[in-house]
Amino acid sequence: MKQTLEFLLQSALETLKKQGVIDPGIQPAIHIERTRDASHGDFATNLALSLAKPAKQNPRQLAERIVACLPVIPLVTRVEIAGPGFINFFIDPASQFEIVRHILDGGASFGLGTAGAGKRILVEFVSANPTGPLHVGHGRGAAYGSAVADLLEAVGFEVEREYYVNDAGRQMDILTTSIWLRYLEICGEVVPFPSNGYRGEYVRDIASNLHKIVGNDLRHPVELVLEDIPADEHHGGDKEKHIDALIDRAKTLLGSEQYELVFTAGVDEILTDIRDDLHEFGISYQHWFSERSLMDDSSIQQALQHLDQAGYLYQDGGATWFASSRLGDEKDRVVVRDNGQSTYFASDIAYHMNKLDRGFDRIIDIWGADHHGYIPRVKAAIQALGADDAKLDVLLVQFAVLYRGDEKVQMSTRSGEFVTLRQLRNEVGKDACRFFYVMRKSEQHMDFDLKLATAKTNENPVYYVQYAHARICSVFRQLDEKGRTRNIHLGMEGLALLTEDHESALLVTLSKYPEVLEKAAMQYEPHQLISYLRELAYQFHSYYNAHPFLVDDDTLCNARLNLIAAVRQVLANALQLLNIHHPEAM
RNA sequence: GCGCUUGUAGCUCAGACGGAUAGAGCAUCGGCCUUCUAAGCCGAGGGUCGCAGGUUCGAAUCCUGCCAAGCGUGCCA
Repeated sequence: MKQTLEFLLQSALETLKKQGVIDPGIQPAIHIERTRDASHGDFATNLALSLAKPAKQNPRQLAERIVACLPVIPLVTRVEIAGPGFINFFIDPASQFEIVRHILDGGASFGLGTAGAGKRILVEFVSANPTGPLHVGHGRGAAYGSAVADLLEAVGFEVEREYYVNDAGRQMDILTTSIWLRYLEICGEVVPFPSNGYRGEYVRDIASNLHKIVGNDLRHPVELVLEDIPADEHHGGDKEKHIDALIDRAKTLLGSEQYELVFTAGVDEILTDIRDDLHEFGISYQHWFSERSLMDDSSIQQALQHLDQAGYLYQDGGATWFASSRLGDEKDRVVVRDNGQSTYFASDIAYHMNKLDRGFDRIIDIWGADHHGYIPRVKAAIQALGADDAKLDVLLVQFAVLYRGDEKVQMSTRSGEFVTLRQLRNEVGKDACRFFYVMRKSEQHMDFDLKLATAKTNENPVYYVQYAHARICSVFRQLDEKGRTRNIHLGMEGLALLTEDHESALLVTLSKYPEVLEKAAMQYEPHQLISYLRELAYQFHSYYNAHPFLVDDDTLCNARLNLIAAVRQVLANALQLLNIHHPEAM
């Protein structure tokens, strides 16, 4: 419909250019919007207003000239000029009924688009460090990321979902050491636990499982473990120095093979847990990309070599620096520390080079908003590697701030005191989780009151939408119980009888679905789809209360049944897309 | 200090490449179940769009300054 109108306007512009009314060099973007108020017709454009200045003409007069040149087609019954120069289009109401047929013919594929044109797109999301179970903050990234990926797929992109596993670096060493210390406890050693270690219960579980397999093989007397270790924070020392020394001690006492054993026990168990967790949340990845693999296959060296050849690396203070400030970053960044170890950033450069090498048309990274300062340096790296940094879109997700009633819930993976995604799912259910998480714009700060979310009250908007679907199913069950049969064909013939206000409104809303889907996908904003669902559900509930469907007039009855069947189909399609159930009964 | 993000109804939030009278849910108040599920519907109240300027036919939206909140500002990841 919009395309048709755009075509008409384009054609009018051409005519005006030929007539010399408008300078042929002017190429205005044509914006067509749905009107908010029915008195303004069905669609409107501000073309005359935006064209007024470059064409040096009065907007209303210009609008009149445009309208005069518009080709006449039966679909458009009336064109009006309103306000300062809006052009309003009135569409033949008969054409609105067609949407019901489209939807019922299209079924589960109704609404799917082609805007992605088969382009390949990589969506990396969650990518939480494998140092503990996912918490509710990760949950938002998970829900948002998978919704974005699913939306993009729905509009024709070829999507790959990826989880970047940070299985290298200091945090992993802290985890490994924490496990080992808990293991020593199980062996009977009395070990003071470092304040900077991972204190979660899951660390004990991993240690316990490890002990079952290796027995006391990894045991060392605590005196030896703690010998000459600098004091921990609560003994007046530095917690970082303390834990680093413990890590070194673990590596020395265990040797690389045994240390690796503890490390693997930890990563494997935690990753398995994360994988299961996400799977139960309805998310599955095509790739789990290991940071370690970048070290093992010398990808990092290669990436750094590229940067070096491009002239972006230099030495200073024993470290190797990437001159990212030359490419828009605030300052230069270290890629190889003076101790010879490459930084996390170096891994990320190699990782993004790998992403680019895989030939995606577009790359999406979804990060926690606390990483926003990281964007310029990654973009700089992409440029330095000779690629187009516009290929990368970094989407930020604000962590949800948890409340229990009025009390803010403090969270930290290290302290082990946090609400896990699994707990949240168990308490409020997958559907409500999903719905709540993507209901809000991703970069918006979000207050998540556990008390409210875990209270299974009717305030929950997900029920409202699901209920609309269940209600429609119920109507069809009633039809059966009354011994009547549905005649789809008769209903199609009777669509013109759907002239009530509620019906017209529903027809318009239904026809918007593909547009909404496309916009939500292209703007990476699943919350737009949620808003749409709420609107559609509202219009249905309102219709339900205003008019009976199972009326005596068979034609009208079947026309209405076709309409609500179309509503049900769109509700189901959108909910399915968001990985939320569409129950037949509630 | 500097940078990024945010500030819209009592609460939680939509609306932002400038567009017509700024919307929704919750909460509050008043109605609607002998009739397809009341997890619903109908109606009412509720706003200096953080503040102050500027740009123009028109600003919640763009620009400048200020105020407030969150985050960032590591040879951590």
